[in-house]
Amino acid sequence: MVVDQLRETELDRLFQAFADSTRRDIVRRVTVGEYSVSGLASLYAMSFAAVQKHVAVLERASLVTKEKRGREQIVRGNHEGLQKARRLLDEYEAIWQERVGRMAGILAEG
Amino acid sequence: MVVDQLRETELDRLFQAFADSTRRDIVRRVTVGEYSVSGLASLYAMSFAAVQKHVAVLERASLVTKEKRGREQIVRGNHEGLQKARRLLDEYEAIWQERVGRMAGILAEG
DNA sequence: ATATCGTACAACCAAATGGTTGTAGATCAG
DNA sequence: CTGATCTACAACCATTTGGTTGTACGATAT
Repeated sequence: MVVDQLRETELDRLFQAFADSTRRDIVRRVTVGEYSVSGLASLYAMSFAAVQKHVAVLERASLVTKEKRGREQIVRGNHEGLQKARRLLDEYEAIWQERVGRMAGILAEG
Repeated sequence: MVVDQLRETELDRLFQAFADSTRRDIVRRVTVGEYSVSGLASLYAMSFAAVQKHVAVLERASLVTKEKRGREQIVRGNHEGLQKARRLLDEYEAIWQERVGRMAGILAEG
């Protein structure tokens, strides 16, 4: 197999990152505005360290970036990752539509 | 918070299901054609039971359905789950585009 | 009738996940 | 300088995940 190992693990990380509601919320927020890690942490009923880990997961998945500003670390949304995930689902959708087309064709023949 | 707990865990399962390359491959295949569980199992370098578990994960996420036919269990793609995941990413994309619009507006003003 | 096939499911295991607390280093405010 | 704030990171813990093997049972083929 070994289709495209790099891309595959990249996608693993992307979808894994989306598979948690706290992380999805973080992505939404940092897309709209600017947040420091502690700014984000104050929003959730969990420890600072836990939020820090969530941000790290998102960063590894290329869904956010961090930039140091003074003693703060500013988290921002990164469109790149989002696009990749979206493109994959678009592919799947296309496969499905193609199949639906074939089915329709078969029905038309019969 | 408790935004919409049901939908949130549903999305957790959906993205979690996509976060594995074997499962993504299974989804592609069963969208195009028909496979029994053992038919799928023969494609991968892992045990039947492992593939059975992957299919179960996909089923829980509403990405595939199973239907008994004789002694076989036929796995088919289920469009519903795919659409839900796709819709969420579309929402995120929309949020992003909105933000880009605002940025452009600010630049125009300044 | 018997052997084989496809499935289900339990038990087990190592590694990853999602959380915690605690410690320590920068940076900023008074 | 001192104290508070923001971050990083290690250590720990319970649960989940992704895999295994083994057993059991209905459906099928010979």
